[in-house]
Amino acid sequence: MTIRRRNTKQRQLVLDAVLNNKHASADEIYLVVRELDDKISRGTVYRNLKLLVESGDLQLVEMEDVARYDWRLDDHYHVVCTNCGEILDAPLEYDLELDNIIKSKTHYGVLRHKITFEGICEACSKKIEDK
Amino acid sequence: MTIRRRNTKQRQLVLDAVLNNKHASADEIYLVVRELDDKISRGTVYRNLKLLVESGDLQLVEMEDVARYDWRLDDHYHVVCTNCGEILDAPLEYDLELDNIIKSKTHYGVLRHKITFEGICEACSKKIEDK
DNA sequence: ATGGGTGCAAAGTGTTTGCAAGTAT
DNA sequence: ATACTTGCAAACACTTTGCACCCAT
Repeated sequence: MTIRRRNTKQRQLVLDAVLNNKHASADEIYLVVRELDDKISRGTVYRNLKLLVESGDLQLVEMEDVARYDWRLDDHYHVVCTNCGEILDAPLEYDLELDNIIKSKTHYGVLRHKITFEGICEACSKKIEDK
Repeated sequence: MTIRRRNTKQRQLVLDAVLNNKHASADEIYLVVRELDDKISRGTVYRNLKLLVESGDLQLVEMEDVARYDWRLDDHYHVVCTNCGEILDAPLEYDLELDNIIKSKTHYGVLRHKITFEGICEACSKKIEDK
């Protein structure tokens, strides 16, 4: 007996907000949705984000401290600016071979891996130089 | 005017606890240290872990939700069991080339990257099969 | 009508911090 | 003696949850 999900306007608003805001955190999404429905609560946003990840409509991207949500569903890597926090999709193909290496060496049933590059974006580099 | 760090017994206890407990979380370290000094507070443990990372004596390894601490100071990758949470150092060399690729393609001042493999460890695989 | 969904507020985690007293140097 | 550290408790940020009412199916 699978749970039947309903299509509520709140759920749709949350999904749309993620589609229009790459790598947004739950709270950022809450603030965006709030503009369109000033009655929606944080709890509802958090609950729907979780449900949408479970149902495979969104991908959870755990960066540093906060949970972020992505509409890209394929495995891909990220580049984050350690100064301003900006997140970019990395221009690099997912390397399945790495999973195979780890699988054979550790005997883990390895499913996937995440790569996060940390650096300083151009804008921040300039700002820092100017000081 | 650099801050002069003191050698307190609490700081030493925290450092020793990390040295003896790979990938432990702050709270796990607190519990270990608590066995040796039942007066030490969580605040002191958290403060010292942060100081020890700043001074380069420990490395911070942000896994999923909680901060974990490592005495290995070189860049290396991790394998985590998504079932029991066990963390392993990945048997894989750090790939400097990846940083160079991203650096040239994104113009970020890329410093480093982290790779986290997610899978199921052997013990958990067996447990799951048995069901 | 039925049971999943919502708003609200309270409760939970993991971590940080203000403050007065304590202590390494 | 100086000023970094500690223990304690309150405060924080982010997320989850209990509950009574609501609404999509």
